[in-house]
Amino acid sequence: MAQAETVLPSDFFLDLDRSSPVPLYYQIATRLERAIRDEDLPAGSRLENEISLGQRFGFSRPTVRRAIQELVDKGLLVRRRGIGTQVVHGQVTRNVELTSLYEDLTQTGQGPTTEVVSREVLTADENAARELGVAVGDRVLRIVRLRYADGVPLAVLDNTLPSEFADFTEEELAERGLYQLLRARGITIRVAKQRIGARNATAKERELLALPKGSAVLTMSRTAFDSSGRAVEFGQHCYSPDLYSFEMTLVDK
Amino acid sequence: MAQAETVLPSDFFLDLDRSSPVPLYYQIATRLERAIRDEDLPAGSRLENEISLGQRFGFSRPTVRRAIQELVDKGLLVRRRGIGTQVVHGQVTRNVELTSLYEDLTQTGQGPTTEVVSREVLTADENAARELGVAVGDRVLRIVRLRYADGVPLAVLDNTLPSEFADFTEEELAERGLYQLLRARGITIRVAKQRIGARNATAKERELLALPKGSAVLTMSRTAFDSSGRAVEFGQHCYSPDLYSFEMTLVDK
DNA sequence: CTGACATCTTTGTTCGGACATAGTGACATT
DNA sequence: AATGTCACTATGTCCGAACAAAGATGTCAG
Repeated sequence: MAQAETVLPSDFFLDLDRSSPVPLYYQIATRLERAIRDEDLPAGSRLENEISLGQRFGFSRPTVRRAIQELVDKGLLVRRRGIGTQVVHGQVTRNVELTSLYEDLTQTGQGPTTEVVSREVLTADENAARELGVAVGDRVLRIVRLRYADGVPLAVLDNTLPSEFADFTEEELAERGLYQLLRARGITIRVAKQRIGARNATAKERELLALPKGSAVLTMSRTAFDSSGRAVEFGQHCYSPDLYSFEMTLVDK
Repeated sequence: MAQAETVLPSDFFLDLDRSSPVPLYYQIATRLERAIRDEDLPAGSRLENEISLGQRFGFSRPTVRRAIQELVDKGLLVRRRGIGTQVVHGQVTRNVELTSLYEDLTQTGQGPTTEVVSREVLTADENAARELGVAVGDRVLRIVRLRYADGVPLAVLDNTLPSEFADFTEEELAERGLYQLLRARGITIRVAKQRIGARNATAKERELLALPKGSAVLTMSRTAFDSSGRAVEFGQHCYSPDLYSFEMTLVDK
């Protein structure tokens, strides 16, 4: 059986602004995404085809395609040649994105607070030198922080940065997220490599996170690179297993 | 300091095939990716600009852009307006993709084997009904498998599927990966939602995975949808923490 | 009734062109 | 010496058009 085609009302794209600096394809994608999440475009329904959509609303086909592609990449739509474009699922979770835990918590409305457990400038060992691309013995900043969400200890964050950032103070680190501080210096993280695993908590971690003896922790180690390809930060994080998990939507390409 | 620009030799794209069904942009991207991984395009170097690249090798600019975009999405390249395109990092790990554990292991050359722990057809409880989009009380197939890599127990896989697949036999399940069996029936997984977490192993899991008392496990629960948006499979997996972890590369958009 | 074939629909790929925008650096002005 | 201006370069966005390929459907011969 062919799925029903949902026809968008002719005023659907009325409020978009062609003179805005926000790209047209992005404005279109945003409106479509909202319609999908509001189930104005129900799951399983077929979308009007690209050409008709473009003609009816006055967009070129490449622009319509690009907007649709954004939502395909997010896992909201699926395209099939000869068939059309269908809505997959309304409840797609936000992806694991290139954000810090601090930003994650802020966005979800849980007030993040930070306690600086230790902050020291030391010399890079072999591992730190390899990860950061500096020489063994170079000065690096190592900070261990305890991150709370709504007053509950959530994660232990152990990070190492190049000496350029050795002047980050305990006060700054307690008040702001690490990525926020880096951005304030004009450093933008563009690419990161990370690995998610599990192990048993150490005594120190149990103490900080108020976990029972023998408890598991969720671990994430990440190395982050800025836009010039330089390693800016690497760290090992561990999360209280009952309070945190990583969600993602995977899309077949 | 301006980064050095690497000029591709004029025979760089000589072996691509315009009559091949493999898209041109994809062939270009593949060759560029190999050059980056082989460090013929060293990390930090600038790529020749899009227009010149197109003219020199006879591609249109959209085609060149699309090829480059593939590698930007993979985290191998970074583009900056007014500056150019730079190579970020040669060692990017393969992403968490929409593959089954079985395929993962096959690709990395570790011989996967499977033991079917249990296989039963039962009626859907509330959770199964919600995840699969069927009615409570409908028949579903539930299978628990133990997956080995090179003879070592690696993961316990607990999956539930709609009644349509209730005829999967123990033999089939022991010999093939689940996604492989589904594909043989014409079902392709297109989108999946998953969550990665950690907890302590249950007694049963410790027994199956030969883990010590109190050991942690890495958990992954996934719901997979086919191209029509129907839920095809959901499951809870748990992995031996010392033997498995999830790696991914994140790219800022 | 069934299978082979043609046709239609819709997305996939590729081309060519135009203008906008953000860095960069040089030059002129204050 | 600091700052503003301008040209240059490279990517970002948008348009229009054409053909290819895949899936669905209808047609017709056997």
